[in-house]
Amino acid sequence: MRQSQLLIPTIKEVPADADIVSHRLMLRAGLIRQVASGLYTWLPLGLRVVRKIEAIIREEMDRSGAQELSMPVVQPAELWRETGRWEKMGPELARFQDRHERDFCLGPTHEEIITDLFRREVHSYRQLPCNFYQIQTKFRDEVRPRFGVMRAREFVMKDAYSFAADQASFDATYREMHRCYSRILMRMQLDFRAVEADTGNIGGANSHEFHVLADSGEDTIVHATEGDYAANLERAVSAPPPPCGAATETMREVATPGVTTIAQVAALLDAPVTQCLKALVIRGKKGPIVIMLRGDHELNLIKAQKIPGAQQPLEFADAAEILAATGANPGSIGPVGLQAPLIVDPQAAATADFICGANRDGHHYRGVNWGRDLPLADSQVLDVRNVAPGDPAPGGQGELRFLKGIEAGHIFQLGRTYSEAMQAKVLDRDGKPVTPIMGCYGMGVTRLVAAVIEQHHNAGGILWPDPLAPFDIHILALNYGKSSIVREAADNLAAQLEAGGLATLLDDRAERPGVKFADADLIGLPRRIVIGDRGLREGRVECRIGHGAEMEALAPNEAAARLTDLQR
RNA sequence: CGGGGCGUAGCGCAGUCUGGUAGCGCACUUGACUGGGGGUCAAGUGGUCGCAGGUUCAAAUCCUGCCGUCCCGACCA
Repeated sequence: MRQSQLLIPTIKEVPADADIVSHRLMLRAGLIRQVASGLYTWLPLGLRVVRKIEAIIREEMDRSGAQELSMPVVQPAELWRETGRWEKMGPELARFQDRHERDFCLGPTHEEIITDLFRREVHSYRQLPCNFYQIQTKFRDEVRPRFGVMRAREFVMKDAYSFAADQASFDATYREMHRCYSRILMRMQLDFRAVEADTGNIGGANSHEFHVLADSGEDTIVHATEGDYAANLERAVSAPPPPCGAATETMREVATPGVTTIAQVAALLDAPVTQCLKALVIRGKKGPIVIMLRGDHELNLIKAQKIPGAQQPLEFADAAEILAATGANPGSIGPVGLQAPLIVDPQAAATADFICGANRDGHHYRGVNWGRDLPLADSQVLDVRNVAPGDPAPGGQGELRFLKGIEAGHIFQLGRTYSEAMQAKVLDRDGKPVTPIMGCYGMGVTRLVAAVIEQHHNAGGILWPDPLAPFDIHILALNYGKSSIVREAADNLAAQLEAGGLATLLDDRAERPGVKFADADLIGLPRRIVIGDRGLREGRVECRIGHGAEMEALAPNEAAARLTDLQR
């Protein structure tokens, strides 16, 4: 393809709005243009990459036995009302009415549609297990679109939905999808981790996220230095703490005027932060709930949300509520003599001789011990904190480390949530109706384009991995417009390569060499041939195969042969 | 939704504080030179200064409201 005929609007100056490297490079290399917040046009070059990724996903999904179909973007409200999600979803679900004033939404996901199809068309256990997928545009009116196509409102997703008659059969499909996702990301040459995750809005029991590692990632993932434990920070746990040490101090109240933060308390009393416990107060359905954490730890909002009796969604109590419930202002709250319900993180429960607020402004207790100075029931001890780097890993092997990741895929064990709500049933061997167990499997196609660039770039531009490059070869024809020998050699070579099945981008523009080189670096095709008068006088073109490779001088036919051979 | 920033030519920005002829770089057009890493010179094209009100003899500039967009926090592929 001739570059002069393709819209590849590369730009030198970085748009000020773009913050992360993939977003900048996608704009600079002419892959995308923004239309509105979270909405993008895919230009020819960008779209070719999307198609490459789709092709890999399609191949691997097909290999795993899934069948492709395509569901509508526009979905009727009735189906969403059946599962209760029409009410539950909130403003992220884009709703509208048709001319007959019937309610519709733009599909953010397709559990309702596929389950509706399933209940109409599948009636026998003999047809199970089955797994349907589509690659399609989704719309989610995100609270905050950001980082270009990384978090867009309209995006392309591969979504799959499986149905199984029994748990063992479901598990086999789930494991196969886990492997399938790994294969896809490996083929894309991505450094990734599969981690245990929280299921969020979709619901269900277990899930795994597939994270592409990148410092710009929005998620924190936790992994063990030994063994294969890995989880999203929202869900990660550490090994249980050693049993609480014996009390060595007596409990006493100390004056701490004006001291309200853990750092101040620790400094004033000359004690390690780990010896101090901090209190957080959330709203419960029947009044405030006090949570005790070790001073150096932080609350995990997802875990805290699951505290029995906690308000949904999680909210913190304000100063007035705290004062009413404890008799003190924030900064002086503690568990001793507390009337409000109390939840204690295991690490806090395993701290002896601790320091805490005295529920009296300007006062703390030190030398406090659970059991001796205040009661603590097992039911009150609940893991509600974020693990920290260096914590012992669960299972006792190694310690926990943190990484930043981009969530590229998420697979869910849905159980019977949707099949039950929508009355999907098949008859089993004995002729009895059974409700199938479902799974769903998402992968962000357009997000993956950005994720790949995050991992594959240098100062000059993108470095596409071979399987994803928008073209196989970039031919830079220097002085194409004026030199007939360059033109002839370039045209011949391009035709030869195309005939050999290689997608070729021929830079035939009337640009100076420097511009062509700079643009080629930006666009980042892995194979490059430079054709100029200088080389042609010796009967040579220059050929670079692979991003790091050296330029080699070869005869045009030789270069063509080499490249077409590689293709086989 | 809460907090902050920004809206001036296609892009990147200056001008706004202190009101008085709308500017610079890149890009684009034409010509000449140049021709292996974003080249040089010359001549051009292009702007209701986000929108609506207000203050003023006079508003890009001051005031009010709205809209858009980006960044930071709770959600997600």
